[in-house]
Amino acid sequence: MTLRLTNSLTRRSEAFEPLQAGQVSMYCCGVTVYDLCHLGHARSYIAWDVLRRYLLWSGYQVTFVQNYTDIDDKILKRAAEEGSSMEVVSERNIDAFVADMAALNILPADRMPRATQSLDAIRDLIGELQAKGAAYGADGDVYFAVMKHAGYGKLSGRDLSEQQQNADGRVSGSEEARKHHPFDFALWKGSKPGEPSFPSPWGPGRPGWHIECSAMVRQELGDTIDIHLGGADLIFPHHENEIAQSEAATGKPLARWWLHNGMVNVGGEKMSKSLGNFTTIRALLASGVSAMTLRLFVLQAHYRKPLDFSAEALAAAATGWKGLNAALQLAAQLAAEQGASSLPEPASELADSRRRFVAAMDDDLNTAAALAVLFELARPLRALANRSERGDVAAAGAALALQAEARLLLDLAGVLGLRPEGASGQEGGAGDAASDQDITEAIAARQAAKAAKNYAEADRIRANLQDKGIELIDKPGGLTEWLRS
RNA sequence: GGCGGCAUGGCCAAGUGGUAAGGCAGAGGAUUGCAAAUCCUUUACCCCCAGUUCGAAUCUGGGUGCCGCCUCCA
Repeated sequence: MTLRLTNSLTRRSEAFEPLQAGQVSMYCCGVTVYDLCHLGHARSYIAWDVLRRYLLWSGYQVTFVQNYTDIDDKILKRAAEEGSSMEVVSERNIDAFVADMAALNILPADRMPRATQSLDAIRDLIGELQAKGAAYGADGDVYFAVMKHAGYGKLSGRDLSEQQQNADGRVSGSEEARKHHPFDFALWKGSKPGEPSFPSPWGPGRPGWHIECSAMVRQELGDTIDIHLGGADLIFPHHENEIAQSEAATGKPLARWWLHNGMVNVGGEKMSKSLGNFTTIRALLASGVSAMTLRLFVLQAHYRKPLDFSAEALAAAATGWKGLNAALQLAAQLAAEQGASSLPEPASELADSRRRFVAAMDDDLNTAAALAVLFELARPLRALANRSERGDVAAAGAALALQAEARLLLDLAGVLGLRPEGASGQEGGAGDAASDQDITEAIAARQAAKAAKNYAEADRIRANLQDKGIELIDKPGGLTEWLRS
């Protein structure tokens, strides 16, 4: 098998091969911790989580580094607004980030460096760039000179000479006046009164946005890494600048593969903080959308394409997950019942499913096609659940036959980070909700009414419970299950 | 204006040369006192035009529409 990934650098799909056999180094641009993460972040990090899980599943040793940007204008602005400090805002949002990622079953990165804790590496890198003539100082700021770096624009397809004229109209303000070229960007920003600052050879100040990633990648993973990840909106200027800085300093390629995920759209427009059309991860989870529904929703589209977010699409994913989850739960049960030693050899049909799953994932992480394999594997399991529920005596034998299938389904689902979710995932919530005892009693009353063929009364009880958000499910044999909807 | 991407059934979405995965919704059936839930079955010729080819959703050219980036942004 050969994993092929679309490399933004070449705009082509290329067979993936790490620099060191069997070992993959990955860096993912993290969040600026001034606020909570929204669905757009979730989409991005779920996609890369799946890449990571797939590499691990394929036998690679993976080192995954993701940074926190904890020095930034927006963090300072937020701190000023709430009368706290940069540290308070950052800590709070880092905690929230960790919790949100865990809720979505995204594996934590191996290392998560912070800009504020990487200042030595940042200052060293800036010094190195200046010594090589790639950067220049101006009134306490330090800028990167894009014209001095051959190859600037190679990732985003920009042409400096052309852009020069294009940007002329925007060159204004004191910062712009200090730049030699409109695309030059700050490596170090001299501090303004009242702002937190850090000492440096160029005076007190703080690092620019792009330099921190270059410094952290180098410190944590070396001069050249295998895969660099991020949202498509980071291609320019962030990743372009990162490449320029790192490669000007080391003379080596920063990353061999650049992968970018498509945006989450709302009503055809990009979901973003500035447009205000975002939905936070925790708001979604709090509204009753399960974490796995969110994962399924995200993975049903290819990671590079835009993904439209709507209540309808999410509801469709929720229903889809419900079915897949039922199969996974049964699969977990079957897998637990039988010892692994007594496993029959996987049938050729299963080998084919596995092959198709791998082929889909190898094709630039085609998770939508991979999910189709999961749904197909799930179907016989769902049918089995239905049969045994109806007291089909042959179902027991069928369960044995489906054991290998169950294990395969669980295994492949795990690659996508999908795991069975318990029915108790829903919170009881509201205080006026009926107690379990009330419900049980009502169901008993309804059973009595049914036995007496008093269906009007039985239906009345059912409707009454439904008003309280309790759904009844009559099972064969006169049993009635219920769940809060 | 520059760079990049997308257009597949009612909706979401795979498929990049041989007569269209999967999910949701819909329809029919099983089950049910009736429902709900569940299971089974089932529904498309791929934005338009012109080419290449024995053959194209899939390649080429043109058109139309939409989106992203060019300022902070996953």
